[in-house]
Amino acid sequence: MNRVVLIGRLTRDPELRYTPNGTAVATFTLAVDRPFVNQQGEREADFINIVTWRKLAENCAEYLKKGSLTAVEGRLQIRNYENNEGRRVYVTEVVAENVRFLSGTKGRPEEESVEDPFVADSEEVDIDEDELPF
Amino acid sequence: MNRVVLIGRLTRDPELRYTPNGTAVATFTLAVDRPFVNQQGEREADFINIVTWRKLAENCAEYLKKGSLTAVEGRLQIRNYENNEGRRVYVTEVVAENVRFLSGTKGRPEEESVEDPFVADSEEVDIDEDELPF
Amino acid sequence: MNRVVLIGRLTRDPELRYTPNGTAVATFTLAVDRPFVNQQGEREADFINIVTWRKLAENCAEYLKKGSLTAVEGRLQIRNYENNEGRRVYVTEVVAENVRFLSGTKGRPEEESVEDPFVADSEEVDIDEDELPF
Amino acid sequence: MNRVVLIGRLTRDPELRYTPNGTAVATFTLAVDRPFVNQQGEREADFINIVTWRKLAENCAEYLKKGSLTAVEGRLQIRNYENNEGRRVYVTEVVAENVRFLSGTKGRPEEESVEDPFVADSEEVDIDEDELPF
DNA sequence: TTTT
DNA sequence: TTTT
Repeated sequence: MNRVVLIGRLTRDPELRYTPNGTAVATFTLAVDRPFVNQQGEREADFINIVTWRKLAENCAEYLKKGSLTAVEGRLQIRNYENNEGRRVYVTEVVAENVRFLSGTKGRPEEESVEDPFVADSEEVDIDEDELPF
Repeated sequence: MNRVVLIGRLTRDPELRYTPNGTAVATFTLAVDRPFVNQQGEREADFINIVTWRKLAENCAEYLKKGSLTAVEGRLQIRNYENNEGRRVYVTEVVAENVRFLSGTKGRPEEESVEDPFVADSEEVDIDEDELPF
Repeated sequence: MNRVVLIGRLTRDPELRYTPNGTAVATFTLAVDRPFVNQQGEREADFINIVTWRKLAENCAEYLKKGSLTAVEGRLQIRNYENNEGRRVYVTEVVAENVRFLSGTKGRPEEESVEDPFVADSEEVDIDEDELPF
Repeated sequence: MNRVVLIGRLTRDPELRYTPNGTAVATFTLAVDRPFVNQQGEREADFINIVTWRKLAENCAEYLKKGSLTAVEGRLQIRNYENNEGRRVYVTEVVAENVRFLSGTKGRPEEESVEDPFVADSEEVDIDEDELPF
């Protein structure tokens, strides 16, 4: 079991890319406020990387933008790859399975829910991480 | 909002340390199976770092060990610090607020639930990350 | 372990009451959209009862109103009592521990997060359900 | 958004039934310990109804039994129907989308995870609640 | 490297 | 109506 629910704001517009075999991938970062203030009395945030796939990726790219308030539900994943200096790099991200647009979207009626229609689709196993565009 | 629920097994015994002002901190890594198999037909796992504080840390150190099946509930946090080469390092971890021992514990009756009695305690803001022992 | 996260809208203004010994309790109902449409092509909703205690109850009563978009995190509880006809009645409700006001609040800057400062407080065991005002 | 995660024990063996058009449905009740003790110093539990569909229902019926320790992830639903006295009855239940067998199962290696392969399947909208066998 |  |  591996479940994550976050509410926060996009730190920049989503980036939409495609894998070599044409699958859409959108990535963005959510600023999620911490539940307390630090020793300087400031509220800090965690900056959490989100990845979405297929139709959900396209919807996110279409409707979300920097500053959009967004709820994300998904699974925590730690991906690792060898970078171009031959060093192993670990990337932590939340693979979103359900994204809810809460406010500050582009053009779309606010607060629409968008389910990923492929969330439990067996196609998910076919993504070869070596082919990822990021 | 920032909520994480995981079930997995410890990859090694927990490490218990203390901050300079005496607060207990336990860290361990959970291996959490992915919900699908990869292109080689193998089930991979994510290795997720867990941090617990105070009484909960001491309980985890006392009862958990390598291989313990464990449920963790908490908050996803991305901590960053400057390492000794002057480079900024980002550490992703789940700050556990509730840990349930499911099996394979040391000495304790299995499946006992342990709530962190300080979960929402304002004392939490007093931890100075520069003083962390890891 | 018992964790619930909901996003929905209040079906009416919250009701604020006090137990005989003065503890604040607020109740309201959230309409939470289902993730699919029914056979008539309509999107239905679940109407979920929420209970909050103490300072969080007072904040909810102060800032939420009918129609407010709200995220609730808490614990699912099934309370039962004997009604005045001597019949046992079961009430299912979510005991909120964290409520986030997303939009449509009264007077308050939107999207403020409100943590229940007593979430893990041992005082919670002192509430005698026979004394509940509802 | 509507997400529930529970860990508890079955109060009795699961019941497996079929809708008129042959879809498998399994129901059971989970006893989930409360995170505190009551005024008599006893730990109470909530008894939460779980519903599962299709292959997941058949797996639950096959491997779970009274007393099995089980983790359930799903969605909180309030179903209502008219009973045979013409009175509207409300049933609260968790529609499970992912069930993890933790211990005390029948015959199966413990702690196997079982994903519902139809979790986000559009077929889900085709279930006519008037045809439910319970 | 970050959002309001 | 409930489990360990």
